[in-house]
Amino acid sequence: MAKPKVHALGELQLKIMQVLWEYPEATVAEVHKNLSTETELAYTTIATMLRKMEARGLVKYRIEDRRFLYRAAIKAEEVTRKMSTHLVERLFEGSLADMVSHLLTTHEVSREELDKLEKLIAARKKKL
Amino acid sequence: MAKPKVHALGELQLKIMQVLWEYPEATVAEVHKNLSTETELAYTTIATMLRKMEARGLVKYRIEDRRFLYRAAIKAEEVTRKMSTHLVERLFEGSLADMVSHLLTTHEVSREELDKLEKLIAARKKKL
DNA sequence: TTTACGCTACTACCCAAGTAGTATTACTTC
DNA sequence: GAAGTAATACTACTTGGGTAGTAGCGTAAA
Repeated sequence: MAKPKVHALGELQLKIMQVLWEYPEATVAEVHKNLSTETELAYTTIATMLRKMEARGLVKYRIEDRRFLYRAAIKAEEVTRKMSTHLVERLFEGSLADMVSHLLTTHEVSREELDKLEKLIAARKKKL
Repeated sequence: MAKPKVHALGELQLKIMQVLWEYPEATVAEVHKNLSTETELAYTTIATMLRKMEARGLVKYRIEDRRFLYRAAIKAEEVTRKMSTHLVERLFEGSLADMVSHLLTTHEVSREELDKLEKLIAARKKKL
């Protein structure tokens, strides 16, 4: 159970994780309420999903006052990194530059964003 | 069938697409042979997968000499763009800069790559 | 003309994600 | 203490990806 395949989180699972990352702990009801889905999902759907995610090691829980208090068992940073790494590998054979290049050429980018990126790269260069 | 959910291609499906993008047309045997998977997959597995992908509108085929000649029905560029866009949306609420920033801070990047990116951004800026 | 071979067709699994209903349990409130 | 309420437990079903075996059918070779 120590190795959840974090790079392949499902759509709903990721959304649930994103709710959990905002709270130290959350009940099923709270997750359900804070979930941003197009169509309203049943309360029990979230409860079931959370149990499955617990089995997969993505979340943990403790019981208080007969209620489950869930919390994330993996860090947002880790998931984000694993997922983006996975994509870079699948699509660009691991070439970060190719990925960024693709993103820049296929998306709208504002001047502010470009400035931001320029600074980032400059800073990154200094470290070398 | 005109709208395959291109942003959510499975692992094997993507690999098959990547083979097909290299050829104008390919038989099942050719796809099977050129597939880069860790474990060897059965010939029929590829045949089945290709039929499923045909049903989903990802590939097309014509028959010649009793054999199926498959070809990609969607462009590599489209898949790449949709998949990366999808990820940017899921992870960074659509912020390209955040995505790139994340990639840069969590991965090793060579000086060459940084140079390449710098030029890319400069070129992008000029367009504005 | 029989046999072997190369293909596709058909069928059948397993698994994980997603979705949700019903049952049960325990606490709260009249 | 009966009834309502809120929570979890259990069960079930659908889809899609992935994996592959077996059947059947033409064509080519012996």
